[in-house]
Amino acid sequence: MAASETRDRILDALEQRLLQSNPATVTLEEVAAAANVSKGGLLYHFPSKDAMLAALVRRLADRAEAQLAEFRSAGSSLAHWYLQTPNENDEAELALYRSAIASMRTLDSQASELREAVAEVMRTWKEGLGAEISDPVQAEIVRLAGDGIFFSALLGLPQPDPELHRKVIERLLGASG
Amino acid sequence: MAASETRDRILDALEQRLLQSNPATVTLEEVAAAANVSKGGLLYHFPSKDAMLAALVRRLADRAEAQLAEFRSAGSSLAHWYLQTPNENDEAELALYRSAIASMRTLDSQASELREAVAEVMRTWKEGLGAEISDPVQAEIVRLAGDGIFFSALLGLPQPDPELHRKVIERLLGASG
Amino acid sequence: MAASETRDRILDALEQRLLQSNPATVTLEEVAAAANVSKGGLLYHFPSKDAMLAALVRRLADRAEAQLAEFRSAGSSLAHWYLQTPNENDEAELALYRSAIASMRTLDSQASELREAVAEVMRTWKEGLGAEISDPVQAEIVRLAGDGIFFSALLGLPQPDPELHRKVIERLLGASG
Amino acid sequence: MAASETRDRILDALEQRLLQSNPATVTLEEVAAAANVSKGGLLYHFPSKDAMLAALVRRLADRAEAQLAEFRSAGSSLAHWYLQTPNENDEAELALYRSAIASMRTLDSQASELREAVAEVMRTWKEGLGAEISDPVQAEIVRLAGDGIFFSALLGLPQPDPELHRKVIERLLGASG
DNA sequence: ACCTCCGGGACCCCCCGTTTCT
DNA sequence: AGAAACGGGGGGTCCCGGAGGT
Repeated sequence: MAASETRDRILDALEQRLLQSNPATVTLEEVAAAANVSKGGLLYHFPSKDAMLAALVRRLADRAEAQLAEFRSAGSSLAHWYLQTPNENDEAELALYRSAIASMRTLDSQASELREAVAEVMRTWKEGLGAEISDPVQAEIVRLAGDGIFFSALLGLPQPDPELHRKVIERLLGASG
Repeated sequence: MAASETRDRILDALEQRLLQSNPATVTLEEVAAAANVSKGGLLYHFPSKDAMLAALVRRLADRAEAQLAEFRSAGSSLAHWYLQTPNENDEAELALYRSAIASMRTLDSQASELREAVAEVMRTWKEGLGAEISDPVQAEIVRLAGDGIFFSALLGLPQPDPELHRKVIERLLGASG
Repeated sequence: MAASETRDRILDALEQRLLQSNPATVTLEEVAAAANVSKGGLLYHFPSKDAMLAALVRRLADRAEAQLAEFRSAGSSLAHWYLQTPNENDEAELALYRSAIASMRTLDSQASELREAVAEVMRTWKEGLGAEISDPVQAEIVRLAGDGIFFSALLGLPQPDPELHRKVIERLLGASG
Repeated sequence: MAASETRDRILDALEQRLLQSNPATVTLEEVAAAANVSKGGLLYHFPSKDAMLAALVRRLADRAEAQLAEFRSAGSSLAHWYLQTPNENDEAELALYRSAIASMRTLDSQASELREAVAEVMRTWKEGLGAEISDPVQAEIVRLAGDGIFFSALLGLPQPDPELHRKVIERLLGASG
């Protein structure tokens, strides 16, 4: 078995579980089973659950740049993507990122490795939005609104009227997107 | 002991714990102790944790109208309040509402009493913003941004530059607030 | 409200719950609700669950003689009745008696009021069987077999082949029933 | 510590508690303590209480065959053993089997692992009786009577007159035992 | 005398992230 | 890396007591 092919297999399994079952209830045991590893084996690679989640988010971060480039070369806008309601087209990247957050034990989570990893990805996206939207204030608004959309979805609150949502996007990105 | 003063005492204790300790880790026992009630006593009034949290949110909802009126009579704007970063002035109402959410066990939480209560308060605020901001699209943007702000705070992510945040508010509310 | 109509209403409710839901899981609350009494009200009449069950069994005992007479005048045999498998025709009397037993918290139950009440009814039936079956040894066998039948049913074990069961009854009662 | 000696140690502890204290009130914690295992350790081996009890009954079942052979080689009869009143000679096997039953939470217990295990042992004994008593009707009667005896004992009802009981056995087994 | 509201407390089963031994 | 074991709650259930109305 290659050095740390296992590591990736575990993260793959984690992604799978995060996407398929209730993100908030994913357990180490579940992930280990899905990765065909013993719980001990999992803990060998990631000393704690927090570390495992953080590693996932970091892997996501590693892909973020490529993502951004891809978006641009594909002519599509990061901002549009960021403002989607999750059910619209839930790109795996975004869904995973959000699921990882949802699986944090304690949402406020002071000083956790995970929080730092999340903060880093957030920074990356923020920068991406900043590069795409020249006006920094507008970029920040887009970012906040995107987070707000995700937050509602996370809570299972009723999604706003699609028509209204479309207009929101238009208003936010019409001039700059 | 007076009629159902206890019920309120429990909710008061719940508020206290929610505000003082990690909202996500508040336990029934902890609340019961803070309310000088046995766990059994607590469970008499609220058959489950979910029910207790929902009751808190509903109590918040009952105060929401008064809040809105107060804001208006005080000449201050609901929108401004909604866009504050939590640490700025952490009005108990808003903080509590958000903490209650943070204490949900399973964030996706289908079919929970709490989620419904939250949805209702959300609706109230949404309407409040709608009444204050004539343009519905703008109102929705403000709402989403407010949720985004809270979400970041919930995760313990670094707060944005205050200056930028000020400008965001200005941009969002300048024309309509 | 008449003297102790309530007492009887409670026992009626108890019977109803015992027959309709899983006898082993009937709770005071459930019974109280079915009797339109508060839990405290129930406890006023019966100081404990055991006492309540015992009262039920005693009420059953009070009816036992009448039952026996009825059986004889109807030309049917107590023994046949006693050997029925519960699903066959589960006369309320028998079902209730057995359900009461099933609802004992601790089946071994040393020194409980209920146990004594049960013992008394058992004695009554034993005597009834003794009067019907002249041979005391045969009467005892019938009694034991009847208890064995009930026991299996109580455990949810598969019921024996009906044909075999019919033959058992024939063998046991053929000569004397 | 050897492989899964612990598993057996837990079942041993369970047996001990079942025999020594009120079978219906044996708790996981109690068993864990008696086995010198933590609660978590116990749950590692048996995912639920029901599973633990079922494992015990299955272990009993594994011994049942040996038992039957032993009985036969010792020239004693299974039927006699089965008809004994528990206090007479309370063979551990029988007592345990019965205690396990007594500890079922909900006696009707649909679809429980335990119930199935019990049904299996019951079948083994039934077959043993069938092999020993040529007449199937008679075998069934013996089985039912044996269950009835146990049932009375389980309830703590007064044991019948020993003399009568002796005659019952004689009658039931005289011709075939 | 009858009954209700409000609680109390003991436990129960189970979960889950981790450490320890091999 | 796997198997085994740990231990600290977590939420929830249930039988019951007691103060006080009517």
